[in-house]
Amino acid sequence: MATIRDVSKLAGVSVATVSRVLNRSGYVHEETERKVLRAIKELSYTPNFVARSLSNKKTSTIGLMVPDITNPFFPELARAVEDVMQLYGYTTILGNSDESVEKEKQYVEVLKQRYIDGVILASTALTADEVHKFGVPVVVLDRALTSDTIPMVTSKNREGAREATRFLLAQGCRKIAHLRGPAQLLNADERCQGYLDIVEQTDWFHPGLVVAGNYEMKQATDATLALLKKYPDIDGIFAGNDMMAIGALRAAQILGISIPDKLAIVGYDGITMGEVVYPELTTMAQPIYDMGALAARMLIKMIEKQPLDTLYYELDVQLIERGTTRKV
Amino acid sequence: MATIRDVSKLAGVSVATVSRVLNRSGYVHEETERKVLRAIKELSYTPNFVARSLSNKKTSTIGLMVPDITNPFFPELARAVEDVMQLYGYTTILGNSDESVEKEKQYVEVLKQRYIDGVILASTALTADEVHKFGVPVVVLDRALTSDTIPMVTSKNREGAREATRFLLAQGCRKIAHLRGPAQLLNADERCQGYLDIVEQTDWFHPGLVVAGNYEMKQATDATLALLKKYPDIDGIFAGNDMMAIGALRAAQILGISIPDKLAIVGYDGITMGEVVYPELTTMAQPIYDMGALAARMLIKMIEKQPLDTLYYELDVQLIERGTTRKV
DNA sequence: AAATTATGTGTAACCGATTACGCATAATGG
DNA sequence: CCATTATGCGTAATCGGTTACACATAATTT
Repeated sequence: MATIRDVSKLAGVSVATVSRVLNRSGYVHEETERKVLRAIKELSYTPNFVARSLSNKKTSTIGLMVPDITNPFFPELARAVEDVMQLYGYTTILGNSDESVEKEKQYVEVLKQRYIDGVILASTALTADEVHKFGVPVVVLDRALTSDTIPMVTSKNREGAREATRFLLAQGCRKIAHLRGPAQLLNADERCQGYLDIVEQTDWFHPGLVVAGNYEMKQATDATLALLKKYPDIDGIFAGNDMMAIGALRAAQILGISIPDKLAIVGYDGITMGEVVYPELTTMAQPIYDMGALAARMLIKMIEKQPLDTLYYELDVQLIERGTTRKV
Repeated sequence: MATIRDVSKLAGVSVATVSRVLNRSGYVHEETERKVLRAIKELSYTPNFVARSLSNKKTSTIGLMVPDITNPFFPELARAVEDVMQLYGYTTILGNSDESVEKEKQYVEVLKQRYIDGVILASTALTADEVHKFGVPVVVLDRALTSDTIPMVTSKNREGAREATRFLLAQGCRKIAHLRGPAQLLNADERCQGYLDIVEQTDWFHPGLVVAGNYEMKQATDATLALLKKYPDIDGIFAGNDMMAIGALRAAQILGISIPDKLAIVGYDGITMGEVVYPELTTMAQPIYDMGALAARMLIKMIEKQPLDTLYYELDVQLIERGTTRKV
């Protein structure tokens, strides 16, 4: 591999000059530039990023931390982040935290040693304080922290949940249950709250209609089986995420309950898997790709010290009507 | 951030000595080591990887190139690679190639500038020659190249396809169709060939039973719809991958054909999505995680210049019987 | 006891870029 | 016409590590 010194020798100039044409910094005579460019081409020289990073303290590399890339919500997010990063000349390091605070911190330490320029934390379990300590630009995705200084991107969980529940009501459902997500997650709380906003005052509502879950399918299937056994007159389910909605669908199929005639189901997320089940899942879709892309753009702005006009984005969600609810 | 010079000053030794205790290279007096360690702790010093990489020409970073992380086959692979890499102190950069040879080459160039230590190419479209030109250690995953010098990890496609087809036959199927993958992919050819090995000599076989596909669900649904219209007596389908199998399942559901009674379906891959559809998909499962982990370990060996005992691994596949075929 | 070998440590070059600083010369202004 | 300012380029320090080499002393061999 040729170095900048090889180029400078061949072109008969100093390394400073070569660096100047490389970075379009400072004055370079047109003639000289041509010579340098010719030398670069001849040696098929390409600058060494590591060396550059050392003096720059900038690696054009960011870290993307997800709980588990295997969880169907995250590949699309990761794709968006990677697309945008690549567009701006950044490279993306992927890390799986398995929801463990320790693993997450450890990973960020590793990344900092490597002079990473910034980090996107998707669904982090960290507190705002811990994030502050990182000392590198951070954008938090999907999960909100209680902080007004850390940039975040989420969707309108509460409002989306309300809308989803209202939709079930409008479909003629008379008893709607909610499969909620893990207790420690803010977005699960918000979605549950949105559901409650709509149904709490109805005459049929009682707390037994809210059942705990962990955002996973298997558990949702079991929970729904139990739920439907206990309250056979439930005719609508709003699940805190799509995987749980699919779990509920599975339970209905096991029990031979016809979907959507006897039971309507609405999920939340809009993951691709919803289109794979049959009937296809009606869901309150988050703009997953947009959320990832937005977070990526925000992070780049922060890295390049441009001002952010908004610190906290709550993107709109959209109901996608499919087979698990009746057409009106 | 403290540097090695800060540490050396505080400990009253030279930077060389600090480096020696850091890397356990060369002789260091026990007493001196203690002093250095104390200084390191006091300054909470952590070595700068970028600087280290510059003199080492080793970044402990590898690239993982997938066609599209959004394609459900790859997250599990990525997870395996990342797990193993992390275990060995490596960091994984993720890249999506969208099956484009150009994008792939370009990405590798970017990675090389960054002194990446090696690359795992999952489902690459590159030729062996092009891969050779990279000049960094490469392991190819999932797709075989015609080369006996590039390390590869795949599964026993042909044998697996045979077994899957035999299984359908044993289930009592009398007319089995095959949804094959893209023409340019070797693994699609091999799976198709495995199917043919079993059925070509039967009295019912004719070439119309092999239909072209692109490994995607939507297309498979359409193709199956047409296929079943044309040949209503088909009672078994072996699909080249799980997504297409799910597409076929969808077609059957649309036509109201009962699965598995009237039509049995077997896929190939063993992706998680197969457990999400109903009935759950019977599939010839590749050990996806193991394949990723193995490729990662091979790459690390290559990077660390240890000999590989085998260049070409063809892992065993395993039939997972689920709802789209009858229990025997 | 002399010759080796093992142990312990420091100096300074090096990895390959960026850039502050200095010094020319050319162009422009008053 | 002299003072500025703009243009053009090179020298050498710097980023933060690693390591070849040199040198000293201690432990073993012969």
